[in-house]
Amino acid sequence: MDEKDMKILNILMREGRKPYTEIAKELRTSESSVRKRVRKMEEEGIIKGYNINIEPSKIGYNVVALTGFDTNPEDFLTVANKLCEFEEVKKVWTSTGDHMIMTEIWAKDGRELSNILFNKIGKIEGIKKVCPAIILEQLK
Amino acid sequence: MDEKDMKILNILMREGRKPYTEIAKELRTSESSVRKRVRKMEEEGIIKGYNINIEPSKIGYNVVALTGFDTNPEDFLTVANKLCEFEEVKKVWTSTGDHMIMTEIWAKDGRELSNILFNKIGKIEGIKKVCPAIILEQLK
DNA sequence: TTTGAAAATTGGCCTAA
DNA sequence: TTAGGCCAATTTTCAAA
Repeated sequence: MDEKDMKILNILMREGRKPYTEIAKELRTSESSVRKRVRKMEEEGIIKGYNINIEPSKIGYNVVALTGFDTNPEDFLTVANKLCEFEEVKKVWTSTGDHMIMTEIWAKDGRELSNILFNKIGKIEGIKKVCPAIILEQLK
Repeated sequence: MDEKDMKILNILMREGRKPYTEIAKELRTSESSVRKRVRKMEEEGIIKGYNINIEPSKIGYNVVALTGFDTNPEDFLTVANKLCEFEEVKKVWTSTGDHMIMTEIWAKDGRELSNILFNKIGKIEGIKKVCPAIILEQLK
């Protein structure tokens, strides 16, 4: 990890599909240099993968909620892993603070969110509290 | 948006740099079909962009915090926009629930997080409360 | 870093539904 | 009118020197 690697990461964070040749041009270096650095960062686990940024509302997911969960301490890991299995649960973090588990959940509408939270997920053994915060807008 | 578009999105969500030819092979369709569908979804704003997934700890960011902010109602938008300007603030959402603004903040260590939260950001006019929750692990 | 071959992307044009 | 097939030119990727 040097300055050049960092610059490559910064470019890829915004333009994840940019060709290595163009990145190379921007950094005034060769394509093979960029490509080999990227490969290395992939192998080292610095780059975990490549994603797309989707506008959820445009594919029918009109409600996105950051949802915190509290569990019995003994069920904590089981619950966290179960949450990962739901297709609607896009992200799962374990964290300190108000809630032991934080998630990002996509739903078609409020009715579906409610169904996911309180019927599908809420029934998982060990969950003590569900705290959804609906996202109004993603600014960054 | 039909079933095929959805399948393409699902593939790109996990493998954002996968060549169209390979996506086509996987869906048993042609490269031009995939390419034209992707272009269309880009133009329609369904696909907002392409990113990489970085392991923050591997590039020296050992502390990632989901941080909620509360503001005076009249300063709400100004604060939210100011937060976007910080390089360390990777994501900004406005939301309902416990906090009006939620963010994801990357820091080298606890000391730096503290500095960001209470010196740099905390000084923004209108912020009433700062609620950081440190991420222990991202499971999904 | 350079080089050359293989692969992928692109744009245009065409047909069919 | 729109999705997709096809082809040819260009660009990108990749591995070996």
